[in-house]
Amino acid sequence: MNDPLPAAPMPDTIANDLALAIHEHRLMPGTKLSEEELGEIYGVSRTIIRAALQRLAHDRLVELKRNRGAYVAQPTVREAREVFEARALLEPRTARSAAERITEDDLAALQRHIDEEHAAIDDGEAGRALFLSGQFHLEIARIADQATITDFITQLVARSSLIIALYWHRRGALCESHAHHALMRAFAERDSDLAEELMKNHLLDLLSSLDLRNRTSAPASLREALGA
Amino acid sequence: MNDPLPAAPMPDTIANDLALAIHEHRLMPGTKLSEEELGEIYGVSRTIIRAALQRLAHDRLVELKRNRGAYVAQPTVREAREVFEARALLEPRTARSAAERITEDDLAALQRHIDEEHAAIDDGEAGRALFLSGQFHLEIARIADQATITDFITQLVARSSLIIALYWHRRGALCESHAHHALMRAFAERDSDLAEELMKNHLLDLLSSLDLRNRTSAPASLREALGA
DNA sequence: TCGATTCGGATTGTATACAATGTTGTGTCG
DNA sequence: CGACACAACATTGTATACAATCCGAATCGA
Repeated sequence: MNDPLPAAPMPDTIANDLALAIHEHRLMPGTKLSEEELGEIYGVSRTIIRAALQRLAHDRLVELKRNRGAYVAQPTVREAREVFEARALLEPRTARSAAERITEDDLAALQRHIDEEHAAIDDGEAGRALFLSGQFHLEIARIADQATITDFITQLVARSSLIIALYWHRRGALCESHAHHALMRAFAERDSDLAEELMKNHLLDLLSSLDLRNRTSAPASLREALGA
Repeated sequence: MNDPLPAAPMPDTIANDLALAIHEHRLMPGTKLSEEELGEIYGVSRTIIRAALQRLAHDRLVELKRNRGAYVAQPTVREAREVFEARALLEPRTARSAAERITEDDLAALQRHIDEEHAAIDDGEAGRALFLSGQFHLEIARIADQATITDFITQLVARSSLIIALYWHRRGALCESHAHHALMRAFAERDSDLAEELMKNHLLDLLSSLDLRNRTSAPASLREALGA
């Protein structure tokens, strides 16, 4: 009845908050994450901030330069390719598993996700739309019921967001949403072959929508991005 | 003694040392990792130890129980299955890639690895043999030249070591070595199809050599395991 | 005797203080 | 005028002190 928050450990809370900001492109690659500044923003000491930054560094969302501070990661072209290679290896098979074991409740949850995604796009909230688009992939992994693989995909999706921030060149924001719709239909019909194939192509489309030749970075203000 | 190391960051050094101890089964699943005790052993403050433990926790090698301390992780049966599912998804394809791009130098390095493995087995150093066996898989991933996937396999191999500690039954340590030999031959002949197939079967053999019904734990002393 | 309760010790969680390192601006020398 | 050297500053790295929490044992009561 009480306790709205069961007191989640502070470092994880902050790490998740920062991860969300990165995912939604409020924090852009290269942005410096000063420990003291973050401490002031969240009202905690650097101890907590450091733990959070360490966690993000382990997920490769943040780069920790010794004695020089933490920065939002800037994946190289090579890393970008590797991330999508890994996704191409993991996600199609995961989509197949998901299609084989998906329940009506899962389908409803997926549909809600897609609806939210549309709402965000209609509201012009590009960052949130991007985040939800990633969550769609995670939801599929969750349905496949393989926690370990889901963890990996979580990391890959998060890094993809950074990659998109650096290398995406405008070429149809719609394909995302259409591809998700098509996947949704495959799931609804329990067509695992189709789901696997659609996911594979979806990832290839995503990769081909990137310009992996030069980066187009653009650092941002810290306090502003976090709205605190 | 001397101090020849170019001062690698302490937390990582300690984390690696602990990871090695876990990998070699000197630290068994369930062993409590007291911050103060570790601090005394390594001659650093709890700050460093906490950072190391956090890193290991993120790799799922240790479990962090809030307000109750860190323990060497005890993967459940479910986690064990998931880890090998993930390996079955990643490693055969990685072995294929490795076979396609392996160089003479790589082959020599792999052979040295196998030789070391044999030496350890002959010397009765079971823990070290197990570690080297894992390193063999990592070496293959490294040859495939996909850092991201290699990172994942690193985690999975480390966790496999915990799983073996808990669920291993068939005492035949030889099958490992034979399978690695066969893989080695496939690599030498650049037979990528064979390499993929051999890796797939190798992992299945590994999985079938586990008894995933009940665990057989056995905690150990901390100072003794770390030999300090 | 058995159970619940409370007090004590031990361990972890967090904040703060200090040391080490990297950066930047300034001044001098060539 | 430019380049190097040095010094002051800012930021991170580490240690320590204190607070919060948990576990267990002893005590009290039924």
